[in-house]
Amino acid sequence: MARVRLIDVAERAQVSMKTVSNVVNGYAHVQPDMRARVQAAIDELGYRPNLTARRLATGKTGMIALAMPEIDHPYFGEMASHLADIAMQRGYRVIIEQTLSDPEAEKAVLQDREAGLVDGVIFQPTRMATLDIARLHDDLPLVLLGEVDAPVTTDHVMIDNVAAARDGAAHLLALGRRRVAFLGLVDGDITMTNRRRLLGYQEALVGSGIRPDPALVLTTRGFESHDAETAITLALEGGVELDAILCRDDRFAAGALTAIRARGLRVPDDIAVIGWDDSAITGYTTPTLTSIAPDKRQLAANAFDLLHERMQGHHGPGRHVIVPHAVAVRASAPRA
Amino acid sequence: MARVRLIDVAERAQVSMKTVSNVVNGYAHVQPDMRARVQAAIDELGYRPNLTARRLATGKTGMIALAMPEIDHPYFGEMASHLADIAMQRGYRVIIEQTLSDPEAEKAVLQDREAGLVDGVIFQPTRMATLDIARLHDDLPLVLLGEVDAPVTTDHVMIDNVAAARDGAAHLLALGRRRVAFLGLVDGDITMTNRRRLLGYQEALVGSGIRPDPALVLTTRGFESHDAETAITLALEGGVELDAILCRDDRFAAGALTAIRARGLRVPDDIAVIGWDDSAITGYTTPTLTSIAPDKRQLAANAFDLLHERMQGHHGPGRHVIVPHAVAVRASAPRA
DNA sequence: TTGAAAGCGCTAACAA
DNA sequence: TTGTTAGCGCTTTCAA
Repeated sequence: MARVRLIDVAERAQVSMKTVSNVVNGYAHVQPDMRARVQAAIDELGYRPNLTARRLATGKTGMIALAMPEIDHPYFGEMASHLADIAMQRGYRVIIEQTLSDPEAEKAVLQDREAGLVDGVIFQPTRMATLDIARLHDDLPLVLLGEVDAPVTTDHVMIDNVAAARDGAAHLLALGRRRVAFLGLVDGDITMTNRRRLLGYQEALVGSGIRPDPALVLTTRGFESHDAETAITLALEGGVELDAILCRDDRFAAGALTAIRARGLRVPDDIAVIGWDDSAITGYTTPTLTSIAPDKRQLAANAFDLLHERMQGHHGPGRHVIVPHAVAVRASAPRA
Repeated sequence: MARVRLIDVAERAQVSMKTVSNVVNGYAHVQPDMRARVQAAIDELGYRPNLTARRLATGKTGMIALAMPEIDHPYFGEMASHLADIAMQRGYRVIIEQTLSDPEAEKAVLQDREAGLVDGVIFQPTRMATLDIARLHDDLPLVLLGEVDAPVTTDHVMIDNVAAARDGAAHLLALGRRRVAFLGLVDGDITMTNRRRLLGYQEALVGSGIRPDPALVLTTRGFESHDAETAITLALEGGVELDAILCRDDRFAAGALTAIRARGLRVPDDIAVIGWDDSAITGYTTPTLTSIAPDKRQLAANAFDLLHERMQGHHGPGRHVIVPHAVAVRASAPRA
């Protein structure tokens, strides 16, 4: 069952390849009867264009890469889902790249385009530094996700992490909490994102006339839920007094809930908890989790739009787009 | 900055394209000095092969599609993660297709290959019937995931759902439970998977001398966590007596936990709960969730292997591979 | 072992 | 409006 080619259709319809191509690509100026004849041949033969050949001829692959630390994470899963959806509607396919936060993998991502694999890349870096990105970036259409310290030349979509953290902390303060902890720093992880969230957290405290207490800035050993659990357990056992926790993501918040309950304390009565990402996790915990909610759909849509413009040949300095966020209020930190 | 092509390297190294190609592809019989000369030219010019051109020439894309209902689901996310990992190691890229359980989208999946997009497809169907799959299947290398009523001609990887459900129910019975509910049927959803799980559930009951009570086979309105919550709430309010629940997935189990707690009952003391998938959700709930654990890594590895053989030209009848499962015991249904 | 040249299937100038 | 033809960059016979 040899594949049907464009030229086979042309022969069958007694026309040139060009005409068939015009019909296939929906070119406007084709005589109706001609079009009908070609279409008939296409249908009879069951012709489907070979995308690889088209790509080689046009230089466009019709694919974009989505590179992120782990696809198996509620936040990234949601982002991937939105992006796959949006890209598909616009006629693009998405290939996934899981970097697992490995610096080598992150570098490899930026070289895919060179290999002619994809037309552009949407990338959430965790390990790569600004300079490396700028160096490897070249003329590859690229949009960065998340609050990285992005090169000025690169497009970039994020939420306002300072404001979001401020809003989260303010929500806790509005509940009358005065010993608000920030659970977000991971040993050896000094990302821009965290620095900005910490800043927002502090701003909120100061704004309420509270002096930030370094003992309330909690550090974990790793990125897993149980690392957060351990951190909270240690803090509680260590006599750190706290009545609220703002967490770097929902997984951490879930871990915090577990630790708090293990101490026989109640959420939110004794300690209110806010997560981050507004992922599906918020519905699985007890109590349900109040969470900082980035507008993920917007994030994905804006990232795609920026990338699309670049792929269309847009040049110019990097654009930085801020997407709205909200505090999704649930039981772990109810409305005041 | 025009791209460096094979021919540029050839000129630079004063050899033919063939020789450069041999070096690039690691062909054995190349004189060492020749190889060195070519390699030098490659490095100097920073040559990278154009994958699209290679594909057109070889007819292989080096990509596989992974098609599943939703990438944003803990189980599928994990599967995607494993598969991306395995495929990458074997030199393949994965493109994701989200069908959202839409019949049209499922059909489209099987036609990607025709378009020369991918060399093969790993597909977890939910809507498509055996016959449709067989019809569209053609000679497309295809491996099915999950216990579908697969065409005999198609490869297929799954766990033994009858045995897994039996094991889950048996675990609950071993805890002394006698009113074990099955929360798995969704209105209008009559998948093979569920039928087989229901069968295993009944076998376990009968094996313990218990007569299955139809009132304990619970139906939900949809696939979300809150649908499960509603179902359990209704059952409890309706006076259905139960002391254990076997759920179709962890999300349902999470919903069940919520409903049980809302009634003021305790897990596992009053009602033990078992989920399915052994996803990350199991760690976020209170109490943590005992769950049927398919060997997801094996599932992915076997699926890839079967697909790889097909892509290498293997023909022959469909192979059905059973992958091990276990009961991952946690607090919601502890060991007896 | 290496070279020359013919495709792979399509698009896009350029002609007609 | 439609036809002709030269690429796109690589692999792969077939010769040398």
